[in-house]
Amino acid sequence: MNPNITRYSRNAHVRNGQPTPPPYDDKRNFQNMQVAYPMQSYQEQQQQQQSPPSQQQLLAPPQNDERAKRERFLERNRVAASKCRQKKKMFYENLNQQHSELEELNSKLHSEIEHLRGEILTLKTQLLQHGECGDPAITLHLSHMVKNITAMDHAAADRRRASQTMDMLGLGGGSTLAGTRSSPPGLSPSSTATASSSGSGHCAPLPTVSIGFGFDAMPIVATNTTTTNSSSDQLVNKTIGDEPLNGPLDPMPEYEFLEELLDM
Amino acid sequence: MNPNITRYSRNAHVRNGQPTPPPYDDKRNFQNMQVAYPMQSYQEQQQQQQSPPSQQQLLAPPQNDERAKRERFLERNRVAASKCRQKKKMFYENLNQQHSELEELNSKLHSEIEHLRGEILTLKTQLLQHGECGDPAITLHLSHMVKNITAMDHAAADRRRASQTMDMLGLGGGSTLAGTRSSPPGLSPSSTATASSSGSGHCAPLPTVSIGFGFDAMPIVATNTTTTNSSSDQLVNKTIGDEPLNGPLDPMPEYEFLEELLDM
DNA sequence: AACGTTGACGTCAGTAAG
DNA sequence: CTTACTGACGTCAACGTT
Repeated sequence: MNPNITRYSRNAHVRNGQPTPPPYDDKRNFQNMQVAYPMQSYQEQQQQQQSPPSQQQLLAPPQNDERAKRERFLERNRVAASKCRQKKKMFYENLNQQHSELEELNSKLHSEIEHLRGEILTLKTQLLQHGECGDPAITLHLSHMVKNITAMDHAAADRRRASQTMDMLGLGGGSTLAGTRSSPPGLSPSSTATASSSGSGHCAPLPTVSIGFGFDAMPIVATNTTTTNSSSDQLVNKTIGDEPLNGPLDPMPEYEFLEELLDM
Repeated sequence: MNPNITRYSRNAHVRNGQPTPPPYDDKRNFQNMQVAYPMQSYQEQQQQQQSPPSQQQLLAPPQNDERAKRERFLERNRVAASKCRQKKKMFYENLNQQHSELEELNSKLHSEIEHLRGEILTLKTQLLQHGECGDPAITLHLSHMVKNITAMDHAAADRRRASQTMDMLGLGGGSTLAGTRSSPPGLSPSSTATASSSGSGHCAPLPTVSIGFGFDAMPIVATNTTTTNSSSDQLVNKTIGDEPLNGPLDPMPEYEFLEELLDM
């Protein structure tokens, strides 16, 4: 009927490559949609008064059971659509919440790492002070020890460098992520929200491939990869807390002087 | 018209408290919707053949400019809707990707922390070995040093304990997060994705509070009804990254022996 | 085949910005 | 006032499941 023609024949331009409703622009231009689906003349079969004289009143009373059948189908589909929407909404609410929590956790982990590094610096410094204690045995011992430490530092530095590189690739700079995320596009006064605030966040993701879902549609999932590897779920691993706290202590240059010590 | 009546009068049962389309069940039960919006008789104004004899053919040719006006409105709204959907889709694609990346980063941070703790253990152990180096000056020095270290450990332990408590409150157990996220509900091979670009810009407001977004579904949730709660979803339970890796090293008991040293 | 699920669309209703 | 944006809905088409 009329609304359908306006609904479907038009607007082909805004279509951005959806997979779902494929043809439907070609077929079913006017009232030929009867073939597409077993029941679609549900409009009571009376809508030829467009402007040209009608030509098909004959199927006006198509078959009551046919109509009823379609009616039931639409009813069910309507409910299904509602359910689907609800489900999707829940899913993204969860995702959003998890995201916030992950960001928070992440900043805590960074703080923890910062703190541990500071602690290590302190310990190493103190250890070095024993290099001057005169005793040759101790000096020898320290020499070995320092070698070990230095080796570990190098390994750690390498590790750190590697992960920093990955961060660069990721979206630390913001290249990958176009949108900045703050809240989903629209915002409703619905509240809900956890009032969490904290948000801190920072920390950068890492490449990975990830998803591609739709919206009024959604998921896709893409790529084999992502799905599994990521882990996720309720981020159970929370562990660690630790406030930002104390010394800045540059993360990297800390132990370089130890290397010089190797010569002794 | 017919479709509308079936469309709106029915299905009130699956409604679970949406904010947006509020009344519309009360008003506009049949064909009284003409008042609601300036133009909505766009159905060509001919659909009274329901069953009762029609009563309003008079406005069949309403006003061509009125119709054109509505037509233009619909066109624009259609485009706007498409743009909005696209934007939302992009937003959630980003969110999803960031989530994956955050999870990965997180497991890396956990590994790093584990490693740093091991390093600290090693350093402290080595430091302790100097307690037996005979020299009284060194012994004295070590005494002070150990006090410092112990104090730091206590502080760290307190911090750790505190954060663990927080975690318990948080969602460690998984109480907060109902759904487990695995991938968005549905999955399609659609592709498309980036191509469009143009419109986006998807900003995102920043209410800080986050959440509470809509869907094509709605905000409130609640719904006692069966629909959503089922969780359904594919809950794959990905388990978290965070490889087990090297030394178990209990997080806490590591340095206790240092306390005993204080007595020396 | 009948059915559930879901991406995409067009529409309506409401809000906010111009 | 108009206009863009967006939450929600009903529908269609396709896919999956039974």
